[in-house]
Amino acid sequence: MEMEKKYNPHPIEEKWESFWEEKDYFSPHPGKRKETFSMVMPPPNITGVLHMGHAFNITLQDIVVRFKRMQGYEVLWIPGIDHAGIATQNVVERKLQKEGFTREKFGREKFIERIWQWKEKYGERIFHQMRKFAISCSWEDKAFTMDESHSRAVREVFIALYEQGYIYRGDYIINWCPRCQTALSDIEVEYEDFPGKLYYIRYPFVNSKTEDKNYITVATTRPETILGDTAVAVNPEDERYKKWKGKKLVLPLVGRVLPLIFDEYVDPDFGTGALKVTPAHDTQDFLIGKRHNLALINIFNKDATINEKGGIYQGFERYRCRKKIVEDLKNEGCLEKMEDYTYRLGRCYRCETSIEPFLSTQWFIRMRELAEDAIGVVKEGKIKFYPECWERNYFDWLEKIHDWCISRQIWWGHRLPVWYCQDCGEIIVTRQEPTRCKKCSSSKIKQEEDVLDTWFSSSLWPFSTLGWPEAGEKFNRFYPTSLLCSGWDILFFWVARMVMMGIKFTHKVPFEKVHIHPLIGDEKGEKMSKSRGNVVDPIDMTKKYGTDAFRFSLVALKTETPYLRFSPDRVRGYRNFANKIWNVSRFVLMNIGDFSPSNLTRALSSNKLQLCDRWILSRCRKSVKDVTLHLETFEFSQAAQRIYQFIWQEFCDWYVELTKSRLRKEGGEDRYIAQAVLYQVLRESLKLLHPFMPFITEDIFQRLPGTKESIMISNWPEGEGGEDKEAEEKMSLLMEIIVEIRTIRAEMEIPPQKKIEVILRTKSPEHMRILKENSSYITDLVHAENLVIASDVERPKICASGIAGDIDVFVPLKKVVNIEKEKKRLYKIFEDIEKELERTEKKLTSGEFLQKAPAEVVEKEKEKKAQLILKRDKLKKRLKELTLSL
RNA sequence: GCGGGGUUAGCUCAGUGGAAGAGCGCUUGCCUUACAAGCAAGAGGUCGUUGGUUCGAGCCCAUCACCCCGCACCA
Repeated sequence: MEMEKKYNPHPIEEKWESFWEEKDYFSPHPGKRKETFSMVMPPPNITGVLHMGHAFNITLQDIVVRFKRMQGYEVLWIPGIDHAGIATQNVVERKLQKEGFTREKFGREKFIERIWQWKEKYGERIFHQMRKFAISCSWEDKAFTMDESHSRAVREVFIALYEQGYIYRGDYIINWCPRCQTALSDIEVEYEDFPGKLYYIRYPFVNSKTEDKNYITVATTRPETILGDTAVAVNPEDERYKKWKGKKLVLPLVGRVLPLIFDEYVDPDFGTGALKVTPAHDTQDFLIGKRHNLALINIFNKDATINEKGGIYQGFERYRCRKKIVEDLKNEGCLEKMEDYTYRLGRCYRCETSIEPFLSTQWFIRMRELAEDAIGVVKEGKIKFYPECWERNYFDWLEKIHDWCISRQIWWGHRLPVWYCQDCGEIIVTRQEPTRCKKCSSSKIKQEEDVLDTWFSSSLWPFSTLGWPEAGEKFNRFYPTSLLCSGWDILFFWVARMVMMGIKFTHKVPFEKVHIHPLIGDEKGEKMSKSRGNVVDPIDMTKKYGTDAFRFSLVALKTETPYLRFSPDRVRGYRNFANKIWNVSRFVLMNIGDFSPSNLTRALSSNKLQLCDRWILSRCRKSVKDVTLHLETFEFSQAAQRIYQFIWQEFCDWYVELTKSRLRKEGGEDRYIAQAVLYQVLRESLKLLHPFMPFITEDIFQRLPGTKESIMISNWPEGEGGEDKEAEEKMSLLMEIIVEIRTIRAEMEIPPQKKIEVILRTKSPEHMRILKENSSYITDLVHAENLVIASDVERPKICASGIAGDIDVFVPLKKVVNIEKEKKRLYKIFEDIEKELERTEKKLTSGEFLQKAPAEVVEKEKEKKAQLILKRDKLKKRLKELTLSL
């Protein structure tokens, strides 16, 4: 199998995607450990296509899943999709409209049939798209929130909650979306500041035209709602109004007589201290109305146009009505004034239509008790948040929780298992569809029209997908799930509610860990949306740069800011990384044709290992340790950066370069050692990288000699043996010297192809030994042809020089050196050292430091000082010499 | 109004008590046969302000400034 010079991802992706599925690696298989690792996927909704947020979310999960699988857990990751009641209904309805139909024309049954057709098409498309991201979820377990098994769980939970008194039905002010034409829960409304007006309207007293002041002025932001006013309220302590107790007022334009009532809710300092009360259209007014037995007048139709209660205003759209009413009030002389006023406007989080507080009969869940339990399990540590800071948010919301309005006036969703007797009014809540009333035996019964909030069904996801309410094998084996990965935007909608339902119905937490991750924004950190026109299609990204590069960039860019800044340009950088891996693998494979890994273990532990071998193996083990740790705590970007850095900077830039001359010596034992180390480190690196870049790592892994199975099920590296401190120290000395010489080369503008002579001088016998033993590293990497290592050698007359530790570095030159340039370079280093030395000396002359700082810190500081002095003196001397030679 | 988070290199971000880091970008020189999707070298930071704790602060505490994000019934 020839390897091309450049990595071409697409054929490779296709090859291994089908290979993995054929081998059935994605479904659970017992691993070398007894434990299981399970996860449910946050189900994308079936309305459309997968976006960047989904790609990000499933990539993170896949990384964990592949990691855990390699660690030997039996892994179950359940993929799924969500029926998304309102959103899907909207989409399908729009489509029908284009065909010239309305859903009413279709009728409920036929309409739902159409949505099922939609689901078949687009649901499958979503699953298909998921595969493009190389995710290794258990496809045979794929779930849908409207599946029969899931629906059974929904019914079961509804009935249990109803029977236990958690679910109730009642008339309250709810958030109504006039466009979606359904009730919404509190958190489905988004508020924003809106520049409006505060209107001051005069309400005259009944028959009191003789008094000085014959009206009360109220202030309102919504003058159109006067049509539904049934009182004016003032604070009972308000001296201005006390005298008018018992008086009645006339509602302008309408003529209705309103009582003046006294209620403590009213803030005397706001506006005029008088509040118009519209109990059917404002939450607080509703409560006041209840306290004072006020009439409820609903003035709106479902689409927020004025209904017949609005008299001559009937049929007006609400904002047009406002304009008209303000005009009319002006003409009647009832509008005292208008002020600019910013108020908070609630909008539907799906369609941005402004929400109408609306009085209607709805179903609710009492939340207090459920929320307390959900707080408890986190406080007790049964569920852990990563990062931890999200706990706070979670607690705050649960502590202030309101009852949850769960009924929706739409057709697509789980219809409430509730029937009403048309004769006696009995409410029947049962598992099986009833044929007659339990109370009066009438057969005139009718099922509730409403469906449940989609989030109600999603809240059961971790256990409904495992077969609950039946405690089957899967449920017993994989529940509670191990981890949930979710964006912060649905912490309340979904995560918190799953915890509540999980505890309530399984008496266990639904997941042990929660990773809350950011959402994807554009380069500026702004939310991606169609209206902003900054949407990036993740499928495009995979086509352009390859799935591996795309996945890696998502993870590498991950931060803890609310929106991570995604820019297609950045993906290019990680495509380059993929290419780097491809090429270093190509290099290794080109050089291990005659190598067999059968004696690998012996080779790696032999005393024939060179210093650089020991060094790279040590660095590799350290990387294994770091990456593992970061993955365990879901610090994905740190893990990714660590691998990137190891493979590129350490393995490619240093180690591989050092093996080149060794590999050239055919047949030697040292060549075999180098081959063994290259093989080992590459193999370990591929494994570490596999969760992030599954395709390329599999492809190369399969090319390596000795590979029998997929990298997917290979063992995650252990990093046994820890760090080789000695090798790392020695190696960093050599690296320092090499960099020093390279710097000289660059600064002195020595052509790269020109071989140079290098003289190294050290008084330290130990350093002398290190240099002599590994002199080839220096000659190889700085392109030197003659290397002198001595303790007493003279500085050549014409040379460039540098210092590494206690070692003098001289590079003799034939032509005249640019002395000024070298002086400048050395002087800069000299200055930095002086500064640092000053700081160190200050510390070491401080009695307090010597007394109070830990001994090892003092020791370190002393050593540092000695080194700095050594280097400074050398530089001083060198600078003096240079000055003299001018 | 309450709460949370942030302010570190041109950009995006790591760094939680003992000598300021990475990626990208930038500058310079190189096709040195794994890789120009590359190699080597380099420039660039009083770590937002003012105080405090400490032998020692980018890191802990307080303050102010600015930014972001949640939550809240003042009509």
